[in-house]
Formats: sequence, C-alpha cells, structure tokens
Amino acid sequence: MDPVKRPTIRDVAEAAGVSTATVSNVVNGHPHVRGKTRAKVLEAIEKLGYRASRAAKSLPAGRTFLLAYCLPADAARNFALDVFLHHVVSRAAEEDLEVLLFAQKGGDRVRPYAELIRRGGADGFVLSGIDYRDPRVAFLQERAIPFACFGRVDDESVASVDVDGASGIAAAVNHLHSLGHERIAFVGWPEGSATGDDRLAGFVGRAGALGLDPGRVVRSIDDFDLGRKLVPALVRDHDPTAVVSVSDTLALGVMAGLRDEGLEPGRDVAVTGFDDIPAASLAAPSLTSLRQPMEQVGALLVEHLVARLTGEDAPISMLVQPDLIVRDSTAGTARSPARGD
Amino acid sequence: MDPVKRPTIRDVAEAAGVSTATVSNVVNGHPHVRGKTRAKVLEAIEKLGYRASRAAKSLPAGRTFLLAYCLPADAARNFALDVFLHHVVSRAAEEDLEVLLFAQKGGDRVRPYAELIRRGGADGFVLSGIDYRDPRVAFLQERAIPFACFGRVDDESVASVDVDGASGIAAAVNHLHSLGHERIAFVGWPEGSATGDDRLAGFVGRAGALGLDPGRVVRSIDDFDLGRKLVPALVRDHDPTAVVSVSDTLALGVMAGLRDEGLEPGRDVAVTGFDDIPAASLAAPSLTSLRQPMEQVGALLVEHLVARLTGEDAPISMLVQPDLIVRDSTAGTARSPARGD
DNA sequence: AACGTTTATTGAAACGCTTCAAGAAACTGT
DNA sequence: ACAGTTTCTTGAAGCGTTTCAATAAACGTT
Repeated sequence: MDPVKRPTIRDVAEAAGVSTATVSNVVNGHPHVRGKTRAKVLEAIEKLGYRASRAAKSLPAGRTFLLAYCLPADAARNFALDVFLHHVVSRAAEEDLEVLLFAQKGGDRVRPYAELIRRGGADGFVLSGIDYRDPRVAFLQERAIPFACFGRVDDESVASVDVDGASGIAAAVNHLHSLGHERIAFVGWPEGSATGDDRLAGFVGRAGALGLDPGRVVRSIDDFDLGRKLVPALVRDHDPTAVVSVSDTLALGVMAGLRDEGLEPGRDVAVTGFDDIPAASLAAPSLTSLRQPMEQVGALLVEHLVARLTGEDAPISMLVQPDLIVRDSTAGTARSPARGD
Repeated sequence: MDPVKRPTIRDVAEAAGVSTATVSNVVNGHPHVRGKTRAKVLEAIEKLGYRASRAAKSLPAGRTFLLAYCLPADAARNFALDVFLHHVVSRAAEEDLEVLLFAQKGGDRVRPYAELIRRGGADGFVLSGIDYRDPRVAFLQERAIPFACFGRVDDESVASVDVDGASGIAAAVNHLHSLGHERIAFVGWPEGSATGDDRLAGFVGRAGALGLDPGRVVRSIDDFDLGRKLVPALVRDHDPTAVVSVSDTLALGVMAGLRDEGLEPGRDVAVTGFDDIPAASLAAPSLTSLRQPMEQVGALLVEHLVARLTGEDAPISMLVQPDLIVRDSTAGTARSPARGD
C-alpha cells in the first residue's frame, strides 16, 4: 500500500562506496570527479533507479525548478490552450523544469500570482492573454520576478513573444488579392486591444499597398452571433467579395451571416479567420485561417525564462510568423458578387 | 533584482516571540495553542505576509502537495481540456494542492509517469483518455500510487468518474422523439471503445423502448471528413429525419454531408452531437449537443484523490449526467424527409 | 500553599539534497 | 624517496519545515 520507497542519495553513496557529496557531484556534472569514481556512482544510480527528489533539491537551491502558468479565467476559446501548454511543458522538460498550473479565484487577476510567490511556489511565470497595461506585468516587474509573456506588451523592457498579426493579415489579403478579389473588407475588434489593432494595421497597410480601399472596416467584439448580425450592414455598405476577419470566431459568425443573406461563403464571398481554432476545420466550408506557431512560441518563452534564471541576458521581444492555412472558404477565384454592381 | 526575500517561519516565530514549533502548530491548526498565543502568531504572520514554502513542507512531510496530470499527446480535440483543467486546478486549490503538468515524450505512455514517480514528483495523478486495459492504470495500481481516472475503466477497483453516455444519448433520442422524429439514425465509433460502446447502448436501448428501429446505425472513426462522407450511404440506407451522433466532430461532419446532399441540417434533418466542444456553438446551424459536467468531474476526481491521500476510503466509480444543450440543429419539429417515402 | 493534572510551549532531530572548507590521494620534478 | 602541486573526495553545516519527547505553565484540589 505504501506508494513506493524511493532510493535516496545516501543509498546510492553507500552502494557505490563513496560519500553523498560525490554522488551529488556526479549527478550535477561537476568537474573533478575521476572517471573510475564517476563510473561506480553511475552504475549504482542505474541499479537503484535513483532520481533526485525535486523537493529536496529545492530547499538548499532556493529554487523550485518549476515554471507556473495561470489558466485564463474565461476558458480562452480563442487560442489552442492545449497545444500551447503542450509545447511549453515539453520544452520546459528539456530544461529539467516542470510546469505548475494555477487558476484565478475571484476577479483579482494579480492575487493568485501574489499568493504563489509568497509561498515561493515557482521560479518563473508564463503569461498569456496580455492586455494593454496588464496589471500582472507591472506586479511581476516590480518584484523582479522572471516572467515571459505570450502577447504584446507595451513596455519594451518586458520579455514577450507575439504572433505577427499584421503580417499574417497581410498574407491573407495577398492571398485573396491573388485570387482576383478587389473588394476586400475587414472585420475587426473594437479599438484598444494590442492584438486587434495590430491585425487591423496589417489589413490597412496591405490593402493600401495593393491599391485597394483600406476603409472597408467593420468592428465587433469577439462573438459568433455579433459577427453573424453585422453581415447585412457589411454587405450593404461595402458589398465585399472577400472578408478578412480578425478572429475565427468572428469569421465563423460572418459565414453564418452570409448564408443568412443568401450568399454561400467560399463561393460567393471568400472568408478568412485568424487563430486556426479547432472549429475552423470543422466548419462547412472549412475556414481559411492563420495558425499561430505554438511550438515556436512555447519554446521561445521557456528559453527566455531559462536564460533569465541562469543569469544570462535573454532576448526580449520576439515576433513569430503565423502560417496561412488555405481551406475551402477561399477555395474559388473571385466571382461577381451575388448582388450585381 | 533579487526575486523577493520571503519571510521564513523563523522570522514569524521571532516576531511573535515564540518558537517555530508553535508557529507551525498555529499554521496547521493543531489543538493546544492558547488563544492569546495564536493571536500573536497570526498577527505576526499577517504582518510579515508569511506563507509556508511548499518545498520546505514537502521534505519532512514526505509528500509534495502536488497532483499531476499528463497532457494528452494528440491535443485531444474531443473534450474541453481547458475547462477540465480549470476545474481540477480550482478544486485542488481548495484542498491546498497544486497541479503539476507533464507530457509524453515518445510513444511510451507509461514512461513519463514512471519518471515523475521516481523523482517523487507528485502525490497523486489525474488521468484522462482512458482505454480498455490502459497500461497506465495497471502501472499505477501495481505501485499503489493514488490516481483517479476521467473515463471508464474495466477494473471495478479503480477510481473513476465517467459521463453517463448511454443516458445522455437516450436524452437526445427522447428529445428528437418528442419533436416527432420516427426515423432516427445513430452515427457511432467503431466497436471497441468503452465510451463509444456505452453511447451506442444508450441509443439502442432508448430507440427500442420507444418502439423505433434501433438498427439504424453507421460507424466511423472520429473525423469530420469521414462523417461527411458517410452521409450519402446513411441517407440511402436509412432515410433518417434525425441523426444522433456519438461526438460533435462526427455530427459536424454529418451536417456538412447533409448539406452536400441538398438537405438542410436542422430543417430537413435534425442532428445532435456529444461533448459540446466549442465548435458546436460556432456552427451554423448551431449544434444540439450533450455537455459533460466538467466542474463535477474535476471536483469528484480531486475529492477522490484527497480522500485516498488522507487515508479515508474513497468512493470508487462515479457516473455523472451530461446536459442536453438544445440548439438550432434540432430546432424544428420533424418534417417529411426531402426524399418522400 | 503545596500537590497532582491537564494543557501549552519548546528544543532539537529529521527530511534529502548541495556546498564548501579541509583533508587525502595522486602526480610532479628533483 | 621527498617536498611541492594539483586533483579528487569527504565531513558537516544548512536550506525551511514538521514532529515528538520533554519541559513549563496553568489549573483545580485539598
């Protein structure tokens, strides 16, 4: 019934006929251990299946060998949390770090971090879902606690990795333009989110550069039904042959709205999204979208933290490129819109 | 630059003018501490913002105060991982436990667990994505390590929480029947998965009980495109007015397939899914589905583990009921099928 | 006021590891 | 073979907690 008795460093030392200090030196790859001694120790370790306990290591080391991540309160439907976590965890494992999960309790976004820190719960933090002037950023920075953000931070001295939304949207515009679309509209978020503003800038910039009207812009908060309901006005005002959306949620809403109007998405009007959420490939027609390179993001965040923790100076702001995943919602070439012009 | 100096139990003891043993007694709510002493200590704790370090607690306690969860390798698109984790983490926090995340490396499903255990990395495990004869279950059971499974386990002595798939599907059949549907088909997974077989049983049982033909069954692995492609045969063989699907992924595929056939899902043919993945509410028409009560599942798993860890005998197999979320894919009453009979 | 009881507090060891000053062993060169 | 170097190994202290035997304080009795 007893959950397994694990061997301690003492057991190994005894088995190898050396002191615990020597075992420790071998395990941590210190120099000045003779080949023969090292071999004896390694053999004993192997035989006993010894692994140093994290708890016991933490105490003298003054670190926990843990990275912490706070789950977003509103089960963030908007990015592939599972994929993100997977890559963070995997990369962390390579550095002999494990990942601790915690969660918000009430409305206070900073509190859980404070609590964890007070109990010395982790060596560093990974943040996502960053706002303009995010209070967590200020909090951690003040206390000089290592952290790295997935998302854009207005402060240049904060470590962050973000997806190049402008460039991604520009790629979507290019793609549509090369299919012959001339009247391309953009469905964005309300002004004031770093991510949303960046993606909009990509649209305006690229549309302008291609000689298209960059003014065909409509805004809505990130909601399927609102996306659906803005379509009539969008069609009336801009009569687009293609719609570039700031998110998949809105794009899917737009597709539904187009169908309500008697327009078949992918055939009559092309639609693109952003984030490549699972629902994008489960829609009919499947949604062309921009996939965030989560593996890269996760790895960069962890690498930054490791660098910080080991005292090296770490790279700061990094921008990674999303991939355009072309699917059926932009399958055909531009046609005359359902309503003649 | 130094990541904050945290007060230790000694600092508190000194500030309160007592010994560290007394502080420990207060913190852990032991009896035999006089009110006055307790007050002094609590005040000191408050003033200094003291929290016991997990690492330091672990060592003498021989436990880590950590629950571990292994991320599924194939970013399990089929259940709301984020929601699940959120509830597990929240419930664990109430018990003063935190959640450690780890991940598979290669193909070996057991290895990561073995590694974690060797380093004494966690007090217990939460598993999901359980197979028939899951090797992880055998492994943990052999070593008498506390664990609890989300999913059905063939071994009665293993702690598990599962969603009552049969009853969920029965509810969907009832719902459709009450709308007047008589020719209801079931799209299931291939034989041999505990979850899939259970859900199918719910269909067969309920359809039979209602005097409907329980033989209208088609099977496919869980894939959108395969679901889409099986529709022609489904329509030809069974001419259903409603389709109950074993999963949302397949249901969404079926909806796309129906549309390919010129049938409008939700109007000509009703469709239901299972799991209530995010895509279900982002589809047009939105998909009627069965929501797994993740909060309950997460809480039960954690409660079981806590009971195991504190030596109480814990409840074993638990079945929780999914909720039928009615949406537009079953909005209307049954009509004559597109193809007369 | 002195006694036995019960209740409250404490000193010190222990948990498994790292680290560092200090000692032992292995090499030099003579 | 010996002192002087350099390379290896170790004993013991310490990390922040808990725990338990032992001591001290408070309480009721007489």
